[in-house]
Amino acid sequence: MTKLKSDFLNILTERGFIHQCSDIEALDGQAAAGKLVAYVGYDCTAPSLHVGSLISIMMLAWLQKTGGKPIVLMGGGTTRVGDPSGKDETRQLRTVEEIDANKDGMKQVFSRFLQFGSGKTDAIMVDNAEWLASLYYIDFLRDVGRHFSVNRMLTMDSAKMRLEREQELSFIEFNYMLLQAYDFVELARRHSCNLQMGGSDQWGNIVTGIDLGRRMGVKEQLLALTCPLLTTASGAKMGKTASGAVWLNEAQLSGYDYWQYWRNTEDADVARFLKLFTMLPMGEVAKLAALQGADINEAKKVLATEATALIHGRENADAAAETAKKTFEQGALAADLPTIEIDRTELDAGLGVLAAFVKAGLVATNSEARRQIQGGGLKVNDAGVTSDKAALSMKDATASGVIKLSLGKKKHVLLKPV
RNA sequence: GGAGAGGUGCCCGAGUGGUUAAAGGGGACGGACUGUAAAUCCGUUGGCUAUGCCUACGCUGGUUCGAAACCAGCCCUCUCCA
Repeated sequence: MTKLKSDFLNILTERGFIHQCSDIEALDGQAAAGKLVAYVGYDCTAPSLHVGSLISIMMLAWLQKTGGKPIVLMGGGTTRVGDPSGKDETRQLRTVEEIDANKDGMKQVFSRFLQFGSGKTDAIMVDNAEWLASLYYIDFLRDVGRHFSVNRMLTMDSAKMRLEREQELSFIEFNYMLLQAYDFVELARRHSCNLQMGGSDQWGNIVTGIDLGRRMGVKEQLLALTCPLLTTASGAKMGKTASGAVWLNEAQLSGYDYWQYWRNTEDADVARFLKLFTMLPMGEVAKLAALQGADINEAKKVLATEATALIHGRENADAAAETAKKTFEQGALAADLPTIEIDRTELDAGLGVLAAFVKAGLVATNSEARRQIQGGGLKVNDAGVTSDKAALSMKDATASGVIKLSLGKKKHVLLKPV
């Protein structure tokens, strides 16, 4: 490969974002000339984005930093159909109301990463429901459908997988590919968009869009760029924690928990994640990546704080780091751990430990609390709970007026009498 | 429409009249070891006012002292044929 001349591709390459590209030289040229307008499409299947989408958001952010124009495409229309890629079962169809609500939830994250507006490199957000919802079937078949070969569609991974496993692929899902391809053409026409980015599982859909553009007379060359699908070094899918997915919205996952997610990164992933999920200069990354053994924890803290700062703001990130430091390193009681208020009269009456832990949300049921006690997993004010008959009262409140409940070593909640 | 196979706990999957709150695995949680890591090892993995009670093997009835298991009807999935 010849030397890349654009900042955009140099950065993406050295930080490990690139999996596949349809025409790297053409892309490099467009980027260097400041003519890149790129989009990433997001399904509206959940009320918030999660870390799985983060890598493509970072690509959009770098694009803007290096002089390109990012387009965030909300899949308000395509989500009504459902993408079969990478799923071996038909997804449940979502209602239109649900999709709209999800869309609103997802929007807030993007403003953290991208500058929106009407300037040349300002990001814009569009919803493909705009053009998909009002399509006429016959017209669509004539204008778009005739460019698609069913023979070839059947050989694409998303369809092939279903066929090989003899699992149903409904006609509605089979159409997803056409719609996504058409999105690309529509964006090219409306916004001079010339690049689509996405996870490597989107490759098939993206190049189909390029092909369609050519057949439908889009003058400009359309390009594809995909990033690797992320797993942790030990092979697990990214973005799952104890309490579910790692959401990007504060409402779904607090800044503190988000910080903790990154703090618990496996050693082997630290360097890779620093490059992908922070904007630290490469020199800095190299320095941190060189740390060995227990010292690598310092790198994890930087990773956690930098990654958290990107979406929750620097202040929240520092606060999370501080809370963690107090809780884990000094064993002190940090005031801004998650706090649950509790009625003082309830405490005076003697609140059973089981009920207290359930109330705090650390366990789901009394039985689970009992089991955790048996396994030595519950602590009140850092002292192990030995009996399920124990009760809490005002006497258990510490100097700062709260009772600290812990599940295992990492999860803590403060009970605050009011 | 016809013929066959199947629907079991978070998931996969055994069980084909009683000792079954249901083997085994995965996942998850807790413990030990560590560095808030990974790997490894150990434990737990339906609920409750708890030596008992309630709910649970697609749904509804039935047979039986006793059913996830046997019978009937229904619903759903898959395969083959039309």
